[in-house]
Amino acid sequence: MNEYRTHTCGELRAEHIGQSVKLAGWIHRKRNLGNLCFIDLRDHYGITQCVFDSSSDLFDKIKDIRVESVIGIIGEVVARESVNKNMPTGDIEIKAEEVIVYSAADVLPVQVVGECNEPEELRLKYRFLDLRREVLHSNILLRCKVISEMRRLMNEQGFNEYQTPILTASSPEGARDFLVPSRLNPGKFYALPQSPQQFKQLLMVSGFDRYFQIAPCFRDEDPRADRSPGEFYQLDMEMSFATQEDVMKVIEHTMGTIFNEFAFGRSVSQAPFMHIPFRESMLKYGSDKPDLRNPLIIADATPFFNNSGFGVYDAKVANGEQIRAIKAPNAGNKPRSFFDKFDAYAKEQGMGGMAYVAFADGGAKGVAKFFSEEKLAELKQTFDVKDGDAVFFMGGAKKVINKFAGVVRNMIGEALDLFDKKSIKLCWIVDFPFYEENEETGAVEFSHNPFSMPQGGLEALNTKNPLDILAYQFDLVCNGVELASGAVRNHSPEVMYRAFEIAGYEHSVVDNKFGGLVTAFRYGAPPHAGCAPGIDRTVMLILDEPIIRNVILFPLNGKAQDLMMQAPNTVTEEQIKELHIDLKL
RNA sequence: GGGGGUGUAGUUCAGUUGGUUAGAACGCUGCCCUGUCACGGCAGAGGUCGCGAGUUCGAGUCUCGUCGCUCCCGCCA
Repeated sequence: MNEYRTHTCGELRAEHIGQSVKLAGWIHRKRNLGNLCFIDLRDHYGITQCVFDSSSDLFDKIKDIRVESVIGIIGEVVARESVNKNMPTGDIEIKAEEVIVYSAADVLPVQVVGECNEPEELRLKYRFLDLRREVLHSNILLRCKVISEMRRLMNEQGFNEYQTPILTASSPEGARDFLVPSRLNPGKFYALPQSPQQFKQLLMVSGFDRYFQIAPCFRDEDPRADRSPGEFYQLDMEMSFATQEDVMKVIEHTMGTIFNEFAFGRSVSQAPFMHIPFRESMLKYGSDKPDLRNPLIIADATPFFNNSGFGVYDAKVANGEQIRAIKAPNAGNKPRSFFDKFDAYAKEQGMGGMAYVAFADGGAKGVAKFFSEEKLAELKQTFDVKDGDAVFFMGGAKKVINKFAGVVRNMIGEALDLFDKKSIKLCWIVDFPFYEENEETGAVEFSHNPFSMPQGGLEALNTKNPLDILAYQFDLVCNGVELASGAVRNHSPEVMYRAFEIAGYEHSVVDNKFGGLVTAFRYGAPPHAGCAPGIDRTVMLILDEPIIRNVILFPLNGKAQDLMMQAPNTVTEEQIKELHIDLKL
C-alpha cells in the first residue's frame, strides 16, 4: 500500500503464505515465552499474530515494549503451527524480520483489552484509549453507517442537505440556550441553535422545497442515560407543499429501511406504522411513548365500578377518580406475594393500593369476594379474562392515573416476561392537543410547539374550546423511546397571531420573538411540514445500548464537562474584557 | 433544586459482631520458560480505606457532616 504497510491487520489469509508483507498497528497483546514471543498486532481492520524468535536480534528490541505501543513489522506470512479458529487471520502469522517502533506507550491508565468496567470518569478522560476497544469502536462505526444511509435515503427521495448557522439568536421557547457573547456587539449574545427549526422553515419560504441536514442541536439541560448534556444530532428534514402523511411516508421509508438494514435478527414494524392518537395512547399505554413490545393494554374500568360491590373503588369513582384495569395473562396461579408486590408499589407511590382478581382452577381470589356471580361474569367479559388469568385494578385522580397505569403496565410486562425483546416496534403518536391547561394557574398554554398548525386552522381557533383543538403534530416512537417529532407548520401570520393570542401573547411578542419567520411568511410562504428523528437514539436502539455516551465519540459527563479537553475552562482576563463581560462568581 | 445508589491498591472487588501487620484478581517491576493466543511459573513494589468530625481502650466497619461520581424526578423536541 505505502511505506507504512502493504496490508491491514485484518486481511491476511492462507493464500498469502510465502509473501513478504509490512503491517502497522498497536500491540494488542504480547505473549513472551522466553525464547519465543508472540505479538497480536491490531489496527482498525483486525488482529494479526506476529512471532519473534530469540535467535534473531529483534527479540531484544520488542522484549521491553509495552502493549498499545504503535509498531511496524516486516516479515513473511507463514502457516501457523497451531491454527486459531477464533480469529479471521488465525491460519497465518507473520515471521518478523524487521520492527519499527513508531510510538512507545506508557503504562496505561485504563485497559484497552478485555472487560470494560473502569469508572466512566477515567474512560472519558482517556477517551482515545476507550475508543480503541472493540465494542465502542464498532458502535461508532455503526453510527457512521447509519448516518451514511440516512444521507443516501434522503438524497434518493429528492432532499438536499443544507448547512444552517451555528451562531444564531436565542429563542424563548423550549430549552435553556447556550449563549455566546458578541465581541463586536457589547452586551449582546448569540445562542447556539436548539434545532435548526426556524432556518429550515425559512428554507421552505426560500423555495428549496426539500431540505435535510445531519444537524447538531444544543440544549443546556440536565442529562439522562438516554440524553447527553449539551449537544446531540438529529436528522432534520422539512418539505414544502406537503401534508402530515407525506412527511410520515418519507420518514417511514428512511427510518424503516435503516431499522431493517440494521435489525440484526430482530423483527421490525413494516410501513405504514400504526397511528395512535395521543389521548388513546395515554389511556391504553399510560404514556405518549408506548413500548409496543409489551402486549398489555390498559382498560378504562371506571364504568365497571358503579355499585360494583367493591366499596373502596366504587367510592373512588363517586369521588371523581378514575379506575384502570390491566390484565395479567396466565398469572391466575401466581402466589399471593406476586400480587402483594404490586399492591406495595401502589402504596409506596401514594396511589392507595392495587386490587386484583385472580382466576384459577375455577375459583377466584383477591377482591373477587366483593362481587356477585353476575358481576364476576361481567368482569371476565369486560376485561377479556379467562380462567388462569388475573386482572389488576388501580385508581386515582384523572391527572395521575394514566401515567401510573403506564408504569404498572411495564412492571407487569417485565414480571411476566411478556416483552417481545426480539422486535423493533415503531408507531406514530398523532393528534396531540394544541393547547393544555397550566395545572397551577389554569391558563391556556401551548402544549408542544407553537409553530405547528392547529387542525381546523383559523376556524378552529375562533370557534372551538382551545383545549379541544388538536395539532398537526406527531411523534415517531420506537420501543418506548421518542425517536422523532414532526409537524405541519403554521405558515400563516394570521393563524399564528391568533394562536399566540389564545395563549395570552400580544402580536408584538410574536413579532419580537419570531420576527424573522413571521416577516418571511408575509412574502409568499408555501405550506410545509417536517420532522426530526434523533440520530443518537436511533443508534442506541439499533445497538440495544442503554447508555447514550456509548454511541458518541467524545461525550460530556453528567456535569457537561469534557474531561479530556478540560472544557469548560477559565479564559484569560483579556478575552473576558474583549467580550465586555464582568464576572461575578 | 429534590430523591436513590455508590466511594477500600493504577483498575475490578472481598473485608465476618468494632479487635493483631487491610486481602484477591488484573495491571506494573524483576527473574525463569521455543508454539502461545486471557500463555505459564517464581519473587516484588504498590493503601492517609473520598474528606472532616464524633462515639470507643480500639473504627475500613457505628453516628453526623461534607465532597465526587452515577441513576431517577424536576427540566428537556
